Amino acid sequence: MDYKETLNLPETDFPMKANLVKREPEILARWEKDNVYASIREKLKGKPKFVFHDGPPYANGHIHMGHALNKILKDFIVRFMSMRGYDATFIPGWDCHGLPIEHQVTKEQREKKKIPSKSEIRKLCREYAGRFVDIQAQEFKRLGVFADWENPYLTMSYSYEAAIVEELGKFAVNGSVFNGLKPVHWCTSCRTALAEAEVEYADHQSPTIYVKFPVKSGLNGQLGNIDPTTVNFVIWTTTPWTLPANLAVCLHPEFQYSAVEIGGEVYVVAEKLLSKLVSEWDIKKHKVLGGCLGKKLEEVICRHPFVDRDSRIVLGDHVTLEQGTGCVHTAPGHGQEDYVVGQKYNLETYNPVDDGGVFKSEVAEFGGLFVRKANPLIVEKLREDGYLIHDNKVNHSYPHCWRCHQPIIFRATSQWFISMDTNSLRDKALNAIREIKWIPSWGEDRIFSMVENRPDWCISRQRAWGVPITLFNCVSCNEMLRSPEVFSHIVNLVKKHGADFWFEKDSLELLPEGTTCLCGGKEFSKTNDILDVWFDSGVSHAAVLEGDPNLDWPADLYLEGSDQHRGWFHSSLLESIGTRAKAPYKAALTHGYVVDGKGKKMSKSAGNVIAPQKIIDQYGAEILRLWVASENYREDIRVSQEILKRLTEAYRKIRNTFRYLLGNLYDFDLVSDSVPAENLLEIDKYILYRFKLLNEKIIKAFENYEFHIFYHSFYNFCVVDLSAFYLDILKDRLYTYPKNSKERRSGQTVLNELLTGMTRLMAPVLSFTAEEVWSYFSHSDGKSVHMNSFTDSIDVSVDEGFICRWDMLTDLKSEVSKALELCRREKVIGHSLDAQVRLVLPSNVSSVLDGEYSDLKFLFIVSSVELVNVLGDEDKVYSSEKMKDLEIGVSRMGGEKCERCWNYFKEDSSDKGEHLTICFRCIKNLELTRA
RNA sequence: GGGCCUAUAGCUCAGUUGGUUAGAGCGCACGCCUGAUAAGCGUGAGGUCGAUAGUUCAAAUCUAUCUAGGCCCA
Repeated sequence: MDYKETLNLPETDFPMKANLVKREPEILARWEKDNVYASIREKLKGKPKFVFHDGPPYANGHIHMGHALNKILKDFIVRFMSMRGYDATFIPGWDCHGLPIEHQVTKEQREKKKIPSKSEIRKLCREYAGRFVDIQAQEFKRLGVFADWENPYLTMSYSYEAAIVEELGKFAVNGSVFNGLKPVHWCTSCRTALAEAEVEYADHQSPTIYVKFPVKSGLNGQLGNIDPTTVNFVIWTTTPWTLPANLAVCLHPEFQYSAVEIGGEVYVVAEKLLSKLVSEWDIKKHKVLGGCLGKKLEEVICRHPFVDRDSRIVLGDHVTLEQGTGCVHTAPGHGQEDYVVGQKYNLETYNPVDDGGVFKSEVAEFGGLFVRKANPLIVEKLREDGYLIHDNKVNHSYPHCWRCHQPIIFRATSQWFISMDTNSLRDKALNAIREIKWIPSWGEDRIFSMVENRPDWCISRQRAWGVPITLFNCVSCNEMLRSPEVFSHIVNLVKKHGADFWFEKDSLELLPEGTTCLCGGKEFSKTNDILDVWFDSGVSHAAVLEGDPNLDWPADLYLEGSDQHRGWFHSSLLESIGTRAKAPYKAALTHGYVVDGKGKKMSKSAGNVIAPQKIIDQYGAEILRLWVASENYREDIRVSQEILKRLTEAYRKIRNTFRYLLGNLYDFDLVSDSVPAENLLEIDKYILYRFKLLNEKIIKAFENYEFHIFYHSFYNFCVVDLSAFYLDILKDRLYTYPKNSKERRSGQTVLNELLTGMTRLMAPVLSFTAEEVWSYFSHSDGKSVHMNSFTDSIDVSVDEGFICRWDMLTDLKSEVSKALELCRREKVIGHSLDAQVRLVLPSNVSSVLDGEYSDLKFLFIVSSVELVNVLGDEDKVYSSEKMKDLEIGVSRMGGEKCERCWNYFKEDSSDKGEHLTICFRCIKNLELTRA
């Protein structure tokens, strides 16, 4: 007789091979068809809200690993919070305006030899952004991300653009917006400002000159006992044309400066550069007369070498010793660092150069000259007047215009700013930062120091693709129009027509009829600049959260990469503080950057980029999700082929565990076959208790957004508690006992609890697989697993003695395994059932076990366990190191091997009738099965 | 150059307020099983805790410096 036929072996159609690449799209289609996301929202309507606000990615290009990481983390949270019973509406968004798109569109047009108008560019940009919104939405959906994909927010939608204008109006009306000068990259031949991305660096030859700035006052012996009228600070520059705009000479506060006598005059330069300069200038004789630290010279005033004006000595940390003299020529209208240091010292942002790069008439001798034409003339004048120490030519990398390839200049232009201090924006923001929960906590210090030290917010850009700065200036008094009525008028127009009309209409058509300035003027000029895109996304809290009945303001959580401390976290905070005096989010969670297997950043040039699409095509999105869950994302997180390989192996193990659970529940009916908790077998109760601990641990980890704790503990539970321990032991009972026996049903009751509980537990992370498993439940109601909540209370109560006993039993089992392995090495046994075990138990163990030894052979999966006082000679003796005084003897079990359950037996076969090759236990079980 | 952060086995992670011989799982090696089978089980070998110096009876843990890397600035 083939006894195998009489066993209850596992049966399931759940495939061992996941084939995720093919199966995931099917599950996605089902979610879409059944409207699962919307159904979850419907079900949770009216429940406490969890307001989770999506930071908008830029609508350009395909998604990369950083996007995938960010959206998958968000999806974990949305799914988890929903399963916890929160109404967690998630509206995805995109940042649509801005230079990179305009740049791309302009480039394409240029390649077609077209010169589009501003409104044509805007139209093309809108199409371009729309195209990538669709592409990225598809890519995000493929990751399994649950969101309201039908109703995303786009910063270029008319309603959003109107919200931007409305928010800007609040700043304008309350007096925070002002007009000022700021240096920008400027192309004199295109007569336009350039963004950093539009600047290309190429070799260029420039003059290089050393110029004396004679001391006028303020030198009172700091450098030693020297006649101040002989002293000159020496600067170095490669742009002589910026000298007419010189207002200061900048020193490093901590550098040592020397006063050196050369040819009857005294020069001041950085001490460490002196020898280099002396040889470059070919000076035969020099004498150091004195010196001091830069910071001692702050009060000194110099005279400009050819303009009737002072030039102050100022201090700045940007001064270096790499080039020049350590005394830096400073023209706040012609350089970023000069501008910043100029702000600090209240210097004028002076720019005497017009749009075409020509000196204005106010510049004596050089007025009307193009700046680079003026260079040699300025050098000659300096030489003639005796202020030039040395000159030369230098070839260096110099910024050029991306469009016309001409060298560009740095030039102060009129810009719009939001003041950090007029309405105490900075102080209020700093206070708000203290109230927000930053995860990890160091985010607080990081953003705090950024806000503390940042300059006023420059919100204007001289570009086409963006939301216009909808400001008017009175033509007669040149004051800005700060009328709330005018703003709401414009807001309504934008809502209706989008922002384009601003550029298409003149100010008369844009203003409400009869608009009059406080001065009585009726003529106004409109601003042609557009807004910084950080302002666009910064208002998302207002545009998206306010007014949506499913959402609320402020948000409970923002979650972005750590770069957003300067980006979206920052701009959103300033915008909200400036208009609402309150932060737009209660908590900000940051994740690190995706780097390669060695911790290096991914870049095309390094060739170490891994695209999410490639992982999806090769392994499936589920592996990507598992990757996100497996790593501690608060630091930089690594991805490599090895890591992905490990993850697919872990995935297979998890999957197989579920397959085994399903396979052993094919004949189990929850209602009719369940065994009440109090009647469960001990080990069943024990594993249920272990699961209860796991459940609690994982839910707590989810609440703290610590997904890697989920991964490690869940996986460990599958491997250690289930596969290697419980399921291995349970096989005997599941397979050999009658289908309906208490022993088997007890195990199945627990397997069922594990299956349903674990499937839900992994649903936020392994969303596809959880759904697939869920659909294999015989009693499943056909609804998505994601419609469920977690198992709240697992029905098991155990006391301390129980836990203590089982901890001891598992230790004992692992010691027995070691003893068995010794015999296996010596070919005494193969399978553990080949063995019989004799134990000498230490008294602490036997007292805890308290006489309950009968199940030990099943626990150890051996054919016999005997407790003895002394081990016999035939035993292979193993003395435990871990459990003191424990001795384990193992020998080969004699007798017959039961053909059915594979346990060995030594039994009288005369009563066995036809079943001579199986044990009495099996005979009994067979009879019960047939009865 | 500045601000913030990171560094524990090949991989991913633990490691409480400093306190036994630094842990887990995977991977790897070796073996077992063939009733979870492109599965399952067991045992074992892997670490100068990035480096150096210091504080301490005692340092992966505290301090300083350095190295490598990341983000943001300049």
